[in-house]
Amino acid sequence: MRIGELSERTGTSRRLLRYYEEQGLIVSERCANGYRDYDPRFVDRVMQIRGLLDAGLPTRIIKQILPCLDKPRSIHFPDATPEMIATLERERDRMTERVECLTRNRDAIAEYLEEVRGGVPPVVAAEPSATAGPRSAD
Amino acid sequence: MRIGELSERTGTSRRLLRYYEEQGLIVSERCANGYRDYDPRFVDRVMQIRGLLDAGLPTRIIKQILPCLDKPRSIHFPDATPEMIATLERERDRMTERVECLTRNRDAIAEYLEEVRGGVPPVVAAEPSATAGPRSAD
DNA sequence: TCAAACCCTCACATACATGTGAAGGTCAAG
DNA sequence: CTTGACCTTCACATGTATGTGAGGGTTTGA
Repeated sequence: MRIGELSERTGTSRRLLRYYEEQGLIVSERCANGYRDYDPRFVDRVMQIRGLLDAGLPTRIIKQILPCLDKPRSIHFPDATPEMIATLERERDRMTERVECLTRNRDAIAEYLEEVRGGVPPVVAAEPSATAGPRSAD
Repeated sequence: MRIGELSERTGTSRRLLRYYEEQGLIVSERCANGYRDYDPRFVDRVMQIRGLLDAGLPTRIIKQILPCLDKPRSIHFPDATPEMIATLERERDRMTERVECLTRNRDAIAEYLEEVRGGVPPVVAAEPSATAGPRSAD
């Protein structure tokens, strides 16, 4: 597929797709006329990249970890240098920290939301009318 | 405590602490001489902010969700506007997505690491020597 | 009293992910 | 053949989180 289709199917601007290619996160074949030509598996790839970017990883790191995540590995065992291993371990641990931080705060938000809606409004709103949320009118 | 101590105890530059204050994420008392004076509970607060920033949340969003996470809520139920509720729900869901993305990729990294070190090198490396590092030239 | 170690504000700089637009090539349909 | 919808590269702009440093006040200890 060409860049326009990949852009539509991933919700990513063409500009960004070219930027990801420039950063070495994706690659593209070229048609005879110079147009980029993408394998359909890049749809998933791009969405994975976007997710990791959104979760705070910089392209430099994403570029390093991506080849280790493919089913048929693009980086094989003999290619793994000790520094590479160390980087992966560090990033794995950082990702775990992020997960813990996000989970903690998300749960706190969820708890607040439960209190604020379904919960007992403590001092105001004495009317149990059919407003506010998941509880349908009873 | 003054800004230097808070900086040391959170691993955050003074510049950043002032920036977080400018963005409304933290507040400070002022001593008679104009120096910032922080309550010790800001150590945790700042580390929470750093974690969320590192996980991809912008200060604008962090500022909105922070007051809902305190034990004695700084935002109470009647203060919660419908837009505020909607924002919190949206961010809660985005955080869940981030957690899922991070978990997925972290587990894939962990799996790769297990394969590359303890695992059986599948097609190359017929020598079970005690190195486990990058195989020297064959 | 002087120096060192704090603190202040303000301003400019940088890295990164992203937007926008110009100048131009390709291709298909009218 | 022309128009419109694609594509190309290149370059400049922007927002956000950060670094760095200048110019200057305060406090403490030798």
